[in-house]
Amino acid sequence: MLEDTSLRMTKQRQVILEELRAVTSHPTADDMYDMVRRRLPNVSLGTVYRNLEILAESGVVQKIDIGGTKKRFDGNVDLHHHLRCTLCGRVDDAHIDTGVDLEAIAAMNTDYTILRHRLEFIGICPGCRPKQ
Amino acid sequence: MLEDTSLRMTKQRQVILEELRAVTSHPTADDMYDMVRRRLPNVSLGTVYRNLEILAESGVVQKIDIGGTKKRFDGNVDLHHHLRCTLCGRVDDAHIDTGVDLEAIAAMNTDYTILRHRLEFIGICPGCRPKQ
DNA sequence: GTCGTTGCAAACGGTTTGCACCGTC
DNA sequence: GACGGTGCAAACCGTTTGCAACGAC
Repeated sequence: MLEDTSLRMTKQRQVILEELRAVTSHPTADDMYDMVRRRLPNVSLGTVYRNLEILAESGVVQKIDIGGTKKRFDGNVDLHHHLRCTLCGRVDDAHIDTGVDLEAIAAMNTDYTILRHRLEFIGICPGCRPKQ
Repeated sequence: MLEDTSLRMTKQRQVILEELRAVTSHPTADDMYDMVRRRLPNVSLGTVYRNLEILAESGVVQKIDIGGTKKRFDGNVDLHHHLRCTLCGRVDDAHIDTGVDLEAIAAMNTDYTILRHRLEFIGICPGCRPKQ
């Protein structure tokens, strides 16, 4: 819950972190800009980008580089997979256990040194299903 | 091996398709531009983008929207997973069988209608391993 | 007081698009 | 001959960066 000691904690950085941790959605930098601006009307978009990058680098939050044009951020750093709705673009957490060690399988069947993996499901969210 | 009938086959479109099918790498639009320009020096980047988009939409090639800033294209439309090297950015096919039906697991444990999934491994390719 | 951080605006990189001409069907 | 495709260049959009002022430590 506490941050790394080396991070200087400015008002902007703190609000960005609080806002990101307050939601379970996976906001884009632009979403975050809107959220933060409600509390700090003069914050700049550059500051939001810079801080999200710094927080992600120090492991306090997660940058999820899922399909689509925009990067998204996640206050939950536990590793977990994601669900993306093709219709509305919404991204949810997928709390699933595949029961297999995918990285071990990949390590055995390829000549790469496997560092990590990303598993993403594309589908239709419950909110969009009625529409289609 | 043959294309959909509805596609008008211009020289540019044909060369783009041939060049993409001739490689097993996963070129970006810019890579494709270079490859095509060797045979059609006056081709424009816009044409390459337009045709890759059209070919992907009609299912003749695959647009792989893997992590990173640039989109990549794949002449192999069979579904398969990918390996990305963090050091050089190279993308290879991962010919692996996970042995489990990931989409079925996701369907059972989430409230999304699952359409497809994407599995990507991040690691270090054999070419880069000696360097690090 | 130092030095990392901010707001601003301009730059950037990848991709898309408007337009007039061209070539396939 | 019609109409989709092309080359060109400008526009676009998400993101990054240079800079001078600012504020946390």
